[in-house]
Order: sequence, then structure tokens, then C-alpha cells
Amino acid sequence: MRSARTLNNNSVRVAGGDKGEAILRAATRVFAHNGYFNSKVADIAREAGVADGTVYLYFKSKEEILHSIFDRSVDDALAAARKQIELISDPREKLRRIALLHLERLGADRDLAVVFQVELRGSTKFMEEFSAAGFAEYLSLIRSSFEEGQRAGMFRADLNANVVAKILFGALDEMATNWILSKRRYKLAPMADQVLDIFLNGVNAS
Amino acid sequence: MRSARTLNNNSVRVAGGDKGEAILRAATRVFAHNGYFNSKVADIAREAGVADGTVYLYFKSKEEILHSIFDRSVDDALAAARKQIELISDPREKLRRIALLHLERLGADRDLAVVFQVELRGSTKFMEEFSAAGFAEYLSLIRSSFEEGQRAGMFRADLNANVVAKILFGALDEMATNWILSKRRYKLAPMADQVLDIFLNGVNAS
Amino acid sequence: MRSARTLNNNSVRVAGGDKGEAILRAATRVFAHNGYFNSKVADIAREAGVADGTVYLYFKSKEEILHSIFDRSVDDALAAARKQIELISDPREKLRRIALLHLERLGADRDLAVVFQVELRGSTKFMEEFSAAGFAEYLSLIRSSFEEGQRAGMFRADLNANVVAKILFGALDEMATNWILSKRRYKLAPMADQVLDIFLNGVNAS
Amino acid sequence: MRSARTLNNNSVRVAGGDKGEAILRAATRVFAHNGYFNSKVADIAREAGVADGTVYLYFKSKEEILHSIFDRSVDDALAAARKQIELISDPREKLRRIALLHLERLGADRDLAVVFQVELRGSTKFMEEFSAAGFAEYLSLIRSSFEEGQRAGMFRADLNANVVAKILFGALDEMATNWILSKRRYKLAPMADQVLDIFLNGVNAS
DNA sequence: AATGAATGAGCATTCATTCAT
DNA sequence: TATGAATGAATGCTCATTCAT
Repeated sequence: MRSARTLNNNSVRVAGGDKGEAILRAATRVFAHNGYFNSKVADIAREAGVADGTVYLYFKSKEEILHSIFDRSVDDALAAARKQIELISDPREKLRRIALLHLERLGADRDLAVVFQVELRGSTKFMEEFSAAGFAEYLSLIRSSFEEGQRAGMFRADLNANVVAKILFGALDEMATNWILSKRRYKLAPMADQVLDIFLNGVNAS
Repeated sequence: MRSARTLNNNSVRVAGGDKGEAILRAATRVFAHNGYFNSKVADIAREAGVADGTVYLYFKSKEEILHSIFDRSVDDALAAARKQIELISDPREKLRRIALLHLERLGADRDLAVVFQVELRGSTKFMEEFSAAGFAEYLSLIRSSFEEGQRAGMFRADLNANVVAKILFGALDEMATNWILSKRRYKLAPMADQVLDIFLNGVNAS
Repeated sequence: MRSARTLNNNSVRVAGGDKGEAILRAATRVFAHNGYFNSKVADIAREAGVADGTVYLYFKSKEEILHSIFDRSVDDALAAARKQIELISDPREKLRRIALLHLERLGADRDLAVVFQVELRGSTKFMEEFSAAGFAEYLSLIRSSFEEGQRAGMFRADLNANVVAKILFGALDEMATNWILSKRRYKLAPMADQVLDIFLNGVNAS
Repeated sequence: MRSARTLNNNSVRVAGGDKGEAILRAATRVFAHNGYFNSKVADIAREAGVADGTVYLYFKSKEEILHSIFDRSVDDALAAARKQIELISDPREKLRRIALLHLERLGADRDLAVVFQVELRGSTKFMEEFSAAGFAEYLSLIRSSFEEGQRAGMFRADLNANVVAKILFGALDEMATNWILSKRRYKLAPMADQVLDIFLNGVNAS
């Protein structure tokens, strides 16, 4: 966890990671409000309270900032999810915790959620890396939990765990995207239960 | 059908619709290969075999081209879906047809699928309109079919039809995105059955 | 000559070469006054009376403009020199004409001369290409004329024609550079005679 | 000699002159390899083994470094040349020594030669100062020696000593530039004899 | 309708220089 | 003296859009 966080911060030169951290937060805000392509590096710098050039002491390019936001968040989310489920033995409960955490995290930081649900999707190039990196691990976390349940006889053995994982992820992802785009303000996290309800019912063995 | 062709005409200004059509097809190809932001209007013009300026006789801007691709496809898809289900009475079967058609259409035109699953997601602005326009109608089609099933007592009455529709859409959407990004070449349409299997099982009344 | 000029103009798209020509002239003026590195493309555009972007319709980069100035001038100079000496049989007179033409051309266009004597010398990279391209041909013209004289017994046979050519070129080049840098205004072309006087006396056979 | 070392000290502020000296040497290397405009102060600092800021404790600006390289070298060269010829009385021999020393010094340090023959030529501004400062003195040294010869009746009295000096310098300068740019590796100093041979023959009184 | 030459606003990035430590 | 993190001014180039033909 903490180590995951630290390892990931290879762009941040200072111990405290103060400036780099501030730039990342500023960028998340700016990207969320203007979109990645309409955001100027100068906007990020101003928002972070540093000079334009300073941004480049911490990140190699505007694109690297976007990647760093993703990397850091996925790493954090993975670490948090792993920590949550390591003490749980019931696969159903594991999936429930993963789903809940997923929506809780996005629901807690709307700007980050916008970047995740919208800005990060806009390039095949990134989507491919995205798919190859942390996302694969995340899907894998869901799949393993499901497979445990299959081995325990609680989930239907005839289902392809890979596909099942994508279905759950896709449903949660859609909840998040809809929440972002909705004019109405509602809590995102509670949606996890509705998704899980149908999902678990659908994959139940009996 | 006719209605589809008619809906379609609001992007294409010319009687023959030939050039406008060609530009749209060219743009789909170009966007799919280079991404929206990296595609130049000049690229589209060359691919369509017309001069740069000609593009602007058919579309107001580069962005309008993207929107037109979306509009036309959603209109087509909606029309096709409506036609398919109007003769079916079983709600379960309706949902199955919708899902199958969804993946069949995307699976039949990879370039269009890339534009839909990736390029169209990259801007909050577009996503909002997207959500407001055809997409809402599409979700509504799913929701109505589900509600019919609820009224008929075949689907659980305790479920929020709106959320259920999003879950199904999200799952299908994820199948499509994964298919796009996957290195392996497989058929997309058959995934519909696996999704439906779990979904229907999950929402079944009994 | 004219053909040399035409062949060389591969950057200029229009038949008349009007705009491209104007940009080249403007660039020569601007480079001569501010130096290559301190000249902005915008300055050149303004001086040429075109928009910034137009410059890039005719030249790939700022650097290509500098190269084009060089290429065009060397081609012109070579063609002119060849034409002048083709009807002359006396090697001494050939060398005299080459030298005179050399200083006449530079003396006739101070801006061009500044670009040639100063701006073009500032990069090893360019100097290497410079040396490899037109310049080599120019030196070769001098050398051949000298060798003719050697064969005719009028120039010392013990001299290395290559070195001799460089000596003459170097002396003329220095005249040009000094003329550029001098505060006093004097005619450059007449210097050719003083150089030739010593040079021919130095290489004379008798 | 002492005078050389003293002249040198106006660039180097420190007593030991160690760091300033190291920076100058590093800069010569860096400029020679990347060109003045492509060389970063940070490159020089790294090459010299000091921090970026330290460079500014010894030199006011990047440009001053270039100037200092020039100043130091010209001062050294002038001192060396003066010392060599002060004991010689024959004007022909004086010129021969000056020419030989000129090419020996450049031939002994290729990096310095590159800076002298290429990098220092790239700006009118510098060329003007260059012309005004040490270079004028250097030319003057040649001219005086030639005038001595004229007074002694060994050199043609009809020649303009100023022009003659430039011719000799120009010829030597061209030898040096060609040597820099040549792919073939040969000794530069021996070229002095070939130049002198023609030159002296050309200016001889008889 | 069609062309494509011309436009010019827009922006990521670099790097010489400073200054607090 | 020495450091090196921080600064911010400066600019070549791209490309969506226009418009005279």
C-alpha cells in the first residue's frame, strides 16, 4: 500500500512530493473542468501555484500528467481493494466490497471521476495501455474472487470468469459514468448494492 | 428502413447524399485509426477524395462530423432495434434481440466501433449531449422492454428499471470496448448471450 | 542557368514562384539584420507580406529557408561563373573572371552577403553540408581552371591544385567578410584585382 | 607566458582560476560538439563538474563564455606569436613563423578549432566585436611584418599592406576551416608551407 | 458545387538566469 | 563559494476554417 504509493511516484523528485502532488491535484481539477485537450499546461501551473516551467521538473509532458493521475489512482485503488478483501473469506462479500469501494472512491472525488470516466477514454493509445496495465490487474482481482466462489460451489460453474468480471466491471463503470453526467445529484456508492443484487442473483449456483 | 434513411438525412445536405456519405465514411475510418484529435480535416478530405473546402459544404465543423457519425448510427441502431422487437411479445426475447443487435452492429464495423467506444467518450461536452440525445432513447428502449416484463410478472418487481437498463447497457458496452482493445480476434456478437444469461438470471422473478 | 534556377526551386509550388521568392527575399533581409537565430518566422512573414502559416506552404521549416537561400545563390553563382568562363580560353583570365564575379555578386547584395559570410557559418552541421554540396563544386571550378593553366605550362607544376584553389577562395572569402564588417563603405569587386595580382604572381610558372 | 596568463585572468575571477578554467575548457568541448546555440549552460556545468549556478559565479552569461574562449585564445596566440618573432629579423621568416604558429595552435586542439572556425562566425554582432578586438591586432601583426619587408625592399612596394595581410589570413583561415570539416584526418600545420610558398612568391619584390 | 491557397490564432516546451539556502 | 530548484519569457509550427475563383 504505502509502498505501492511510493514506488509509483517516480516522477516526483522531492521527498514530500509536495509540488508534484499539488500539480497532480491541480491537473485533475483542470482536466475535469475543461477536458484534457482544452486544458493548457499554463492553466495547470496557475492552478497549482507554480510557474509553467516547474511542471516540467516533475512531469515530462502534459500527457505524462494524465498518465500519472491514472497510475496513482489505480495503484491506490488496487491497494485499498486488496487490503479490504484480504480479511474476508466469503467470495460474495469480497465482490461486494470491491464494488462498493469502486463507487465510493469515484463518488468521493468528482473531478477524479470525470477524468477517469471521460478524459481517460478519449484515446485508443491510452486505452490500450490502460487496458494493459492497472486495469488488467483490477479485472483480475474481480475474476479471482469470482473463481473462488466457483470453486466453493456458490457461483455457477458454467460461466466464464473472465466475461463475468467484465460484466460486473462494465455495470459499475456505467453507474459511474451516468453519475458524472447526470444533472441530478445523488450518491454514487449506494448504486453498488443494486448492481450486486442483480449480478449475484445472476451468477448464483443454486 | 425508410425512417432510418430519413433521420439520416439531416447530416447529409445533398440530394444524392453521395459526398456527405463518403465524407462520413472516410471520417469514421480516419478517426478510428488516428483518434479524433489527431485526425486532420485534410486527412478526411483526402480519404474521401474531395478537397478540404468541400468538407465544409457538408458539415459545419470537424466536431459536427463526429456528431453526425454518432447521430446517424444511433438513429440507424434505434430504428433497427425497434423494428426487430415490434413483432416480438416476450420481453426476455426483446432484450435478447436488443443486446444481440447491439453487439452485431458494432462487431460488423470495427472502425465505427472504435469511434463509438473510444473517440466519442473523450469529452464531457459530447458525453453530456450524447447522454441527452439518442443514448437516452436507447436506454429507454431497454427500460420499456424490462418494464413490460415486470408488468407481466416475469421480472422482479423490486428492481429499478432505470438502473437495470444501465446495468445491461454497461455490461454490453464493456464487451464492446474490450473487443476493440483486445489483440485477439474473436466474434463480438456471441458475447451477447453470455451477458444475457447472467442478466436474465439475475432479474428473473421466480 | 534558368534551368538551374528552376530545378532548384523545389520548395516553390507556384509556377511564378512569386510568394516563395518573396519569402526568400524577405528572409535574406531579416536574417541579415537580426541574425538567423534571432529572426522569428513571424518577422519573415511580415516582411514578405504573408501570414505566418503561409511560410510553411513554401518551406518546411525555418532552417529550410536558410538552406534555400544558400542553394539558390550557389546554383546561380555557379551557372553564372560557368557561363562566363566557357568562352574564355586563357586560364589566368578564367580565374580572374571567377574572382571578379564572386565579389561582384556579394558586393551587389549586402544582405545576401551578410547571410553568406556570417549567418551560414554558424553551424557545423550546415558547414558540413555546405562543404559537401555547392561549395565543393565551386572550388572544383577554380581547381579545374588552375589545372588547365598547369597543363599549359603557365602555372607552377609543383603546386597542389586543390590547395591552390582553397587559397584563392580563402583570400576572396576574407575580402568579402571584411567588407561586410567594415564600417567604411567601399566597393568590394575591385578587391578581386589585388587578390588576383598576388595570387597569379605567386603561382606563375616562370 | 606571464603576459598570456595575465591577460587571461580577466575572465577568471578566482585566484586559483581553477573552476573558471575548467568551465572554459568544458564549454569549448561542448560548443565544439553541439554548436553554441544547441549547447545548454547545464551541459557545460555538467561537463565541468559544477552546478549550473556556479557557472554564473565565473561568467556573466553564456555569451560571455564564448567571448572568453575567444579572448583567452587570441591573447595567448598573440603573445606566442610576438614572442616567436621578436628575435627574428627576416620579415619572410617572421611571416612564416606566424603562419606556422597559427595552424599549429588550431591543429593541436580540434575542439578549440571548431569553436574558432565555426561557432564564432555565426553572429554579426560577435563578428563585429571580433573584428574590432584581438583579430585587428592579429592582422596588424601580419601587416607590420609585411611592411618591414616592404621597407627592406624584399616585398613589392606597390601592394597595400592591409589587403596583403587579409589575403594571408584568409588563406590560412580557409585551410583551418577545411581541415575541420574534412572527413580525412591529416596534419594541419604543414599546410602553412604551401600557403607561404605561393604567398611569398606572389609578394616578392624581384 | 468544388477547389485548395491562404490565413492566423493557439500552445507545449525549453533553457538562460536567479536566489534562497 | 556553491548549489540546484524554480522561474517565466519566448517561439516554431499546426491545422481548422475561409473565400476568391
